[in-house]
Amino acid sequence: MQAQDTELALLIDRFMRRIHFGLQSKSHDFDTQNVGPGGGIVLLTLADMGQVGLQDLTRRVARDKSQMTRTIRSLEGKGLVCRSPSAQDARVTLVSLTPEGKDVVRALQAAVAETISEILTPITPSEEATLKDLLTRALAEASDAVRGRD
Amino acid sequence: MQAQDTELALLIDRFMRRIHFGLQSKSHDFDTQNVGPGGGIVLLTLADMGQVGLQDLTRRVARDKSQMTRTIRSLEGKGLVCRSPSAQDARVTLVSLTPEGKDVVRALQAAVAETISEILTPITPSEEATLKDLLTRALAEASDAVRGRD
DNA sequence: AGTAAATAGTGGACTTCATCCACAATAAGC
DNA sequence: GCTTATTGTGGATGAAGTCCACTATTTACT
Repeated sequence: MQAQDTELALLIDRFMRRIHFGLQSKSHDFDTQNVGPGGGIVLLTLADMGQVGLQDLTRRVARDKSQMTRTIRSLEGKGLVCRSPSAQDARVTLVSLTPEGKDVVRALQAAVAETISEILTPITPSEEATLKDLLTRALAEASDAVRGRD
Repeated sequence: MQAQDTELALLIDRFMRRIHFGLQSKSHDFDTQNVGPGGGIVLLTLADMGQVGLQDLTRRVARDKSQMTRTIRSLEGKGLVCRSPSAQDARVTLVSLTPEGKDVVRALQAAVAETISEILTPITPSEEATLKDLLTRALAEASDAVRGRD
């Protein structure tokens, strides 16, 4: 009975929406730069990765190249990220957080953490760790398999 | 260290994108009616809920009322759902799957199940059950708390 | 070295979806 | 009855996804 797995997809979708609304309701407090969900994901990912090429960043967040160009340009306009040409490869432009960007990331992380903890109240901390572990393992292994895209 | 929770949000986002791309790569096989992601989520949810009012459906998928109106209209135009006025409440229009809609749902469920199982290969079936359980419990409890919205 | 193929980033055009606002119809409360 | 809340609809706008084409650079091949 495979149809049961459909449930998981719907659960993920609902979870996503919950995060979205939770953050949106707080957004006036922390999103002073108006980066929105799109910019937020990029900033948080950048905080994880440090200085990376736009392509690597694009693959990590699984979005379109051209869209990423536009998002980065927007963030650069707000002074939250800066771009610098790579010394090794003249094609790549390295993206990294500015000090202002890091401030925004801290506020963003706090808001996300608060939202997540609100959602996860019915769940114990150790269960939360399990949840994170399962998702990480599911996604980690497949990062090679999906590289084919784009 | 709350910042760790940020990770979960990014994981959920990446998981969502993986499902999306997995389905998209198969979409020409099963999405013959071209319902797209938006229509697909609604159809799958309808299969879960049976005949429901548009408002209830909207709350379940956590989307906008007016958007749902348009999505349902589109699905109705393809003959996949039908709308009928409620006898109890003249304001609500009940939405339900047509036989053709159920056929599409079956194809959709098969495609989603296949995609999910591809993604979850690094994870055992019992772990998958755990994952589903954790998400279900996290979302179930909070359905009251979030009702405030809209 | 020289040419072909792959890769990184940009930009344009189009579609889908989300969001917000206002509105009509009905229901519920006082 | 009159006010208020709820359900569905429609419009307008903006954000984001997607696809295509193009340039610049690098890599691979011979």
